[in-house]
Amino acid sequence: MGKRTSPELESGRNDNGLGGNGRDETIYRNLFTAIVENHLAPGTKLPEDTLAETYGVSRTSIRKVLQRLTHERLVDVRLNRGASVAQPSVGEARDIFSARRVIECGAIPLVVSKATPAALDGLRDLVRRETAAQERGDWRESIYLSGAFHVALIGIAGNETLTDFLTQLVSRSSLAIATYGSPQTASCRHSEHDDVITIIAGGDVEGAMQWMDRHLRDVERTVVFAEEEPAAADLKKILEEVAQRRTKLR
Amino acid sequence: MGKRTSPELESGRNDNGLGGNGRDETIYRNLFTAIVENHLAPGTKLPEDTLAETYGVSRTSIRKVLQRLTHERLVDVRLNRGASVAQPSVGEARDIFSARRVIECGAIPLVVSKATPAALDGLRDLVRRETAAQERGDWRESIYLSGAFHVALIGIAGNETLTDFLTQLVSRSSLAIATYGSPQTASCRHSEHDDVITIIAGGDVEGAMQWMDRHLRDVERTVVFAEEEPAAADLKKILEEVAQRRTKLR
DNA sequence: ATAAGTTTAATTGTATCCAAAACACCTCTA
DNA sequence: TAGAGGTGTTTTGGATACAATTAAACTTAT
Repeated sequence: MGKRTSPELESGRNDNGLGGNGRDETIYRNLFTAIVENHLAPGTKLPEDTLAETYGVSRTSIRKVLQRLTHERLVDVRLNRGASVAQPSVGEARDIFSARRVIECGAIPLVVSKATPAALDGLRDLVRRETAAQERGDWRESIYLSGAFHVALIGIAGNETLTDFLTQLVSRSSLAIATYGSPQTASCRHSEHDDVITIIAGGDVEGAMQWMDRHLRDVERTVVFAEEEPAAADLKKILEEVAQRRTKLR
Repeated sequence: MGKRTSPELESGRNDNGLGGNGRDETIYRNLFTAIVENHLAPGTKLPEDTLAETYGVSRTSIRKVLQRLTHERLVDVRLNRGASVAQPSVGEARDIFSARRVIECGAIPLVVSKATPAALDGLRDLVRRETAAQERGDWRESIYLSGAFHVALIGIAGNETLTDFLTQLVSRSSLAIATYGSPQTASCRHSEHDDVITIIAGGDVEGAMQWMDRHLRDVERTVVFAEEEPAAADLKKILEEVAQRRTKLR
């Protein structure tokens, strides 16, 4: 697995609020990364026994981690049927990007007012690493850093609650991308990200908000044009399609 | 406990995403209500045994509920020290209201564009019940309905994700109010809520956003002027104060 | 051979059990 | 008398055991 030296993303606070004593924190991060970086495809079942063996702990700990991921909407749990990697519906995917527009645009005034040179340098560094990853074709790292950039940008506002919300939205965006988008189109193209740093550095609130709105709409557009159910509503529809084919053939 | 016929508030989806099989869902709601309506003061310890006996289940189920409430930031859990009702710091309280301004103002355009007469009638009904509760001095119901109004308003946007976020923020606002505010000032005064319905019905996006921003700043102002730590940082400070008193006295 | 019904296996939900940590009380000492 | 140290109790963290539910395999009858 990619050894990640700087966890810019990953669930808000690492001193996690529940009784995570380090071990299940590790398990959580492993699963989180596996899901968000699309090592586990949406819909993949996550049996408690398997995970328990994998990490050498009892199901108890696994269930705790699974519950956390469920709360973050990265896994779905149905009664007596266990957990699986979440498959955002088209509607959910839209909601996620809509919510991102609300939060990321709405936080821009705070960000601009609190943007220090040091903070902007941190952003620039992320962009540098993002373009580097992009040039060497490491799309996984590229997507990761793209998300990390958005989180870090809002992080400048200094509002932990908002940052947590956005972190969750960015993770879920990755899931939506994995479910509907083509991998290469997914990461924000040509490091547009540099542009917004300039705009923010110039103190142009209105411009930054417009940039962000357009940027997020661009990303969404490359992703959700699949329009209809991913693999669900299968049987009936498939059978009907088959029926039509056969009538055509004869 | 108040028999509540219409659960407008309460954690996003009632068909909860985790394995809640009805029984622990009930436990969750009871605890949720007890915390949000301030039957349990912030800081109150929540021992697992006690809760288990109270609800006639094993600690296992209690821990699940407690974890959920922890994720929603309504309880704090410290390693090996158990759970207690969360005490938002002043900084957190500010962040909560700041986040509410971002989300509730940012969602206004969506709300206005999707506002149907039926939806507005639903809002009016909530206001009616809120003023009724206020007039009969039922401040608990009044606060509840005030929060429910804000959630229902954003709910018109039809974005479940945003609604979930706001639901959490409103619950945490109640905790902040319980921690810092005086009860009667807490509920939004004189049913201002009616005003925004009119503005929205008129299609005035800009006006509605300004109203919401001012409204939330008003609510925040009546609450967080305590400025400094609630009861924390006790020992040292208290001892120092006592020391000063004694030097004055002699 | 297919479809329904029944039995078997696998997986989750819940309770109980044990170990470790925190807390309270009590004693002993300076 | 105040403080340090130690013992016992309470409470939490985690694993295991058992019950309940679902999914799968197999049988049987049409």
